Amino acid sequence: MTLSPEDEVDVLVEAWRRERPDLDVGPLEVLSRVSRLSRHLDLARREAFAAHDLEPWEFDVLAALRREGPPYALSPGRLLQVTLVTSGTMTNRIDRLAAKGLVSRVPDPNDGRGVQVVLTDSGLTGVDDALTDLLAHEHGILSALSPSDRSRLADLLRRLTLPFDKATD
Amino acid sequence: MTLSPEDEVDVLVEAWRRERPDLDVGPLEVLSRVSRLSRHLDLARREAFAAHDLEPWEFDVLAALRREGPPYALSPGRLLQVTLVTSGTMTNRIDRLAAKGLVSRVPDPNDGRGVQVVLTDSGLTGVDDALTDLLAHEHGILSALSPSDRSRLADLLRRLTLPFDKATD
DNA sequence: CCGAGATATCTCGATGTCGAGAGATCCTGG
DNA sequence: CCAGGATCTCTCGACATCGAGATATCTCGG
Repeated sequence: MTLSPEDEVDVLVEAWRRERPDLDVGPLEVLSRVSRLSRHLDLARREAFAAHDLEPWEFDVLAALRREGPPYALSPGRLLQVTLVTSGTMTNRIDRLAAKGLVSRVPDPNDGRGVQVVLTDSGLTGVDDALTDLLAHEHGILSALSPSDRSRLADLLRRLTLPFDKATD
Repeated sequence: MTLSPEDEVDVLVEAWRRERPDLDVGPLEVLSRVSRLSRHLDLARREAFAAHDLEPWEFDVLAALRREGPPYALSPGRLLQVTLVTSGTMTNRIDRLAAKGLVSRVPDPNDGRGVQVVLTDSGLTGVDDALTDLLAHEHGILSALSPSDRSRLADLLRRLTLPFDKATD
């Protein structure tokens, strides 16, 4: 009945079924794999960025600015919504990115309380180069799947995340 | 050609295509969703465990011991392999779990350098109750998919993680 | 039995994050 | 024009983690 385990999650699920036969541990088959894969992706990202002297958190902030298009500016408040970190963390991140010369802080002309975080030239080229490498890495990871499997997977994942995205409008 | 965006990743991918039309950002469709879903799962886990006064990291350690079956014991070294944290972190975790009375440290009879971390009675019931709640939560998250979609998704994810599991033997 | 190297665990300083609260500025009704 | 509340950013102390190094013990060849 039980196939021989192929990956670490199979082993984990098997152990739970043995120890807690009263529970339906089926959800772990999907969700545990999502968590583990995410962990591996973090490591792969860290590797891809190391060549550009960027930490993953640095890329997250720079990429958010880059996606805006010219003039590559956002307020700290918008940045923390996009990157899902707290305000104290974002202040700290901006400080360090500014110290590295990748962004600069300019006062918001329309709001005396506010600040705009702007990508510098070296920030722009840094994030562009890092993205190119990242996509090459990720393309390699996805080569295990055919194009149609990839879009099938993307679709299934979208259906799982949709309720979360809606909740945090 | 481009459908209207359904989730946050659709928005993100659209922005990149506009700003970097030279790149194939297809991999983000899958991998960005994996990362985001993982983040949401972490929050859901935290919620499910809060009712049992457990942090996610506490559950991780207790669950590893629980899966072993009686006598629910592992060395710190094995625990850090299973939970993918470093030795300093594991020492700290065991200290705090022991202070809460959920595990106890006993010297390894066969190795004077070694220690065995053992689940206490309250650790055992705590992790069992928390797992029950966690699975209920996760079952709800997965209710967006039919049983056959779930196994299709599990299979696609397994094919993606397999190279990573093999690499870290 | 000894000593060298391997192994298990713990120590400790550096780092990144959280989150409540402070301070400054904006907005709106009266 | 003003007072009170909302909003924006930053400050700061607590906390969890990392990772290199310290310490104790084991193993095995000679």
